Amino acid sequence: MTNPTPTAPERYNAKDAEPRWQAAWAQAKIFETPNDDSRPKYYVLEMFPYPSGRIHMGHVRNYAMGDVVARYKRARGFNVLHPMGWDAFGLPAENAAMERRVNPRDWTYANIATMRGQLQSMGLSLDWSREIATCDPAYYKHQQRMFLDFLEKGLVTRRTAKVNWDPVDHTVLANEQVIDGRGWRSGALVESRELTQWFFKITDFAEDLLGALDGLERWPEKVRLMQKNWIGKSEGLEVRFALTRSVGAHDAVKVYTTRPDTLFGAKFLAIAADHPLAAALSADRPELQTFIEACRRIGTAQEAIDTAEKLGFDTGLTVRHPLDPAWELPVYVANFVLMEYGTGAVFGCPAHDQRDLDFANKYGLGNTPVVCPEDQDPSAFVVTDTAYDGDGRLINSRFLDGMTTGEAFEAVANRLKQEVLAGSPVAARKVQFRLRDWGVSRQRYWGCPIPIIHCDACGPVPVPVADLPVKLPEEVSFDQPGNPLERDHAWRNVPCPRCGQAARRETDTMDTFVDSSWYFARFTAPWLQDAPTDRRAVDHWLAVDQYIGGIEHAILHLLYARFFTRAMRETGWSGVAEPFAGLFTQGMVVHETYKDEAGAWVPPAEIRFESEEGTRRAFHVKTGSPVAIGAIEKMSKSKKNVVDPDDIIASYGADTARWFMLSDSPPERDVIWTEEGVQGAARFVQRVWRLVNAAAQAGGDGAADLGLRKAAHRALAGVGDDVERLRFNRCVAQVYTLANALDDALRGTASREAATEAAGILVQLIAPMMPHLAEECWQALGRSGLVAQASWPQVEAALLVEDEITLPVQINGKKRADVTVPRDADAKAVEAATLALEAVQKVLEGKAPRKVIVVPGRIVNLVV
RNA sequence: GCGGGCGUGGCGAAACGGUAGACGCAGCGGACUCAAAAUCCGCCGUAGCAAUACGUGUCGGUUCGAAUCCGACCGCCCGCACCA
Repeated sequence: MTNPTPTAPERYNAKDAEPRWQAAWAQAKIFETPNDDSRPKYYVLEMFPYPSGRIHMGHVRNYAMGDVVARYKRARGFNVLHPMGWDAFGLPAENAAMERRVNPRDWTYANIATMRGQLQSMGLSLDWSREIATCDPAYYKHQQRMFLDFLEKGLVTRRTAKVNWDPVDHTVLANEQVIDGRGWRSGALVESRELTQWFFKITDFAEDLLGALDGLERWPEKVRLMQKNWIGKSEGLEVRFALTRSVGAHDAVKVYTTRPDTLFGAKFLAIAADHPLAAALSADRPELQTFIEACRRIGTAQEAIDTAEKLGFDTGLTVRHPLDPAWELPVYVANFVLMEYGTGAVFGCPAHDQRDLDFANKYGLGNTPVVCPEDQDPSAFVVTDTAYDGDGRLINSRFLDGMTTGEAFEAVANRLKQEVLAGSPVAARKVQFRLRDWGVSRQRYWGCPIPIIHCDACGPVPVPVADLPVKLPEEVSFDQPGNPLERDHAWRNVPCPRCGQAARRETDTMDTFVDSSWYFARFTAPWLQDAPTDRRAVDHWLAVDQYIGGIEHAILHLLYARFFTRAMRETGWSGVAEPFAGLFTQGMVVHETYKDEAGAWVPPAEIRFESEEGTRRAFHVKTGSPVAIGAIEKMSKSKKNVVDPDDIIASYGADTARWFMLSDSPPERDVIWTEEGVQGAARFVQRVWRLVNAAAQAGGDGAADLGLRKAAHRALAGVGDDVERLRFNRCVAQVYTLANALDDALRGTASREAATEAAGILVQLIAPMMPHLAEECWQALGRSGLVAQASWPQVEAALLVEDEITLPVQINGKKRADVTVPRDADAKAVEAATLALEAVQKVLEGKAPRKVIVVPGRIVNLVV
């Protein structure tokens, strides 16, 4: 008996169903997470958005992934924390204020309202009761409190420093925010300025931040490596070179080197233009002053650095070689020496450092090779244009000759440790980091005010905790460039909290990366009014089990957050060091670009396609004129290759958008948004709906049941495994496979019992990805309650194993036949069955194979 | 320059060292329809009527067996970049 052709069910109507189920979830409050719950905790977090105006497809992809994990873990019996908030301070609000004469706060909150609505239309299983916005005084109040705590603990300092100045945004940028010499947001060439700034002492944690990377096993190797390189640890020696005549208070120059083994190859000493000794020398030497100015002008602009010639100024000074007082070396001021790294001075070893070689060749200083590669003849080894910076054996180096570079390093370090110059050892071992302290002062209005009052008598004085928050003034005007806080005298002029005299508020606000450095901790108890965190809550929920976001934060946000969490531990606000136990960096959403005949970008919505002889051609919808199909690139307003999530949700529904975002590419790779792909996803939504309804009416004799049940449980096991590993594209493929199996079974002989069981599993498998459709199907199957609250089905292990297995048979590594044997057949039995095969006998021609390899459950290979 | 990653059909991609191309998209042929959409059936790496041969950037190696491991090269992508 076969199943009757099912009466066609109505089409699934996402527009009707999605808001209905969103309301049902909200009403049941099933995504609101209690802190006191006996179930094991699971904290899944996606990087919170900046409220720029509207969500984009990148958000859809990011939040769809997080939602799959959240819903899956909930079904698996975890108490899941899945919150959402707004990274709400930042420059675009001020730019909008300037362009449109709106208040940054009003602009930001209007955007939040819009974007909250958009996220809600996606059907995300978020706990909206924990929503936070970083621009809310109820949030930044605690950030100010922690700033003061950090200050007291010595984790914050104020000092003048050469900083990166963004001339377009009129603000300072941290090193991490300068990309290719340009501001990360404005794209302007960054200038160098000397300013007094507040710094977080991230370098205090350099060793710990580096060492702990090894423990972050569920982070991408790539991100760990990037952070490792950014922290940039090196181990070397700090060596003092005695000046042959003192200059003011200077009687020696301190040099940092990782290659003390090459010390006998030294030809000169070079100091940075900003080195105090250079300043002392330049006092009565105008030509040196001119040279120093020229070095500063090259400054930090990257293009200049790339092409800049090595330039030096011979000071006429000399220093004594630390291993031979009779040996004198000239001292140069050189444009390639950085004041910010090491001691701001280097010894030049031209033979083994390319920069030193370029410099020495230019100024005729010569070179003496002191390290010979193992495969070269020491007596013939010379260096001309290319320095040798590898390992080898020491030559031309007196007592070091014949040693390896490693041995020579140790020998020099030990010798110089014993030598004394002006009462202290000539050299000491020194660990040096590339990482600099985090400058957090920003000369902007729309940020968290730094809670400090400057008093002429008392200096910078912390605002008393009882006076927090230091709120931003409500009324601001942006009719002049610069920071409006500086012009707001009513806000700015306050009495000193210590002496009561007239004083002024700090007008700099904090870098917005501070705001995002602890929001994940705030989510654990966002209702607290008197403290940033509740220790029980924060220690319970942290670390975040799965954090998902873009790779662009590999260094900036992810390093700052790791620092901040450590600083919070130092000040008692957290008991953990690492904020994110598992990290996943998802790829971008990319799209084809289109240009009309005039060379203007055309948005996808205005394109119509035609297929001619297999080639796809694009035309403008309105004008009908041809449009050139360009490169596939990240969706961006400038290239107009943007698809608005609202439009997609309106025409296809959120489930279709989510399904497509998860289906095509591996999640860490870029996904290409295509109209065909979305339509494919939409077709599958309808197909699931038809299948489930057909299953509910099935009435076959059950001949197909076993196969169907096996397919269902295979998919169940596979999808579970793939969600755990965030391989969403494979989850999708497994669901398709099950849908195909259910389709086949329904066509013939599946019983209603087996069909509805398989359909039920199908529905639960899609529920994390297409939650609204799943609810509608769940109801159609007559199941009670919400699928969002249903437990993940149990895999019946017996259904995953076959009684008989078919193994491929290879002869000399080429597949020639198949052999079917019982599942538990031993190697001998498999061999016998294989040799009995007709195809095998034909090849063997009566001879015995030279070797038989049986890999149980896998393959048989005969060597003849 | 330094560090890392990736090269598989027309496309997105699968593949514990074990049958390369699962699954989807596009395409082609057919059914249903007056027609279209939707849906359904079939085909779909290359060559060949077929048996079969050849195929995972190129060349070599290890192995009974390599997309996968090793070496060299080519190409693309990402990060850092005068860090001593």
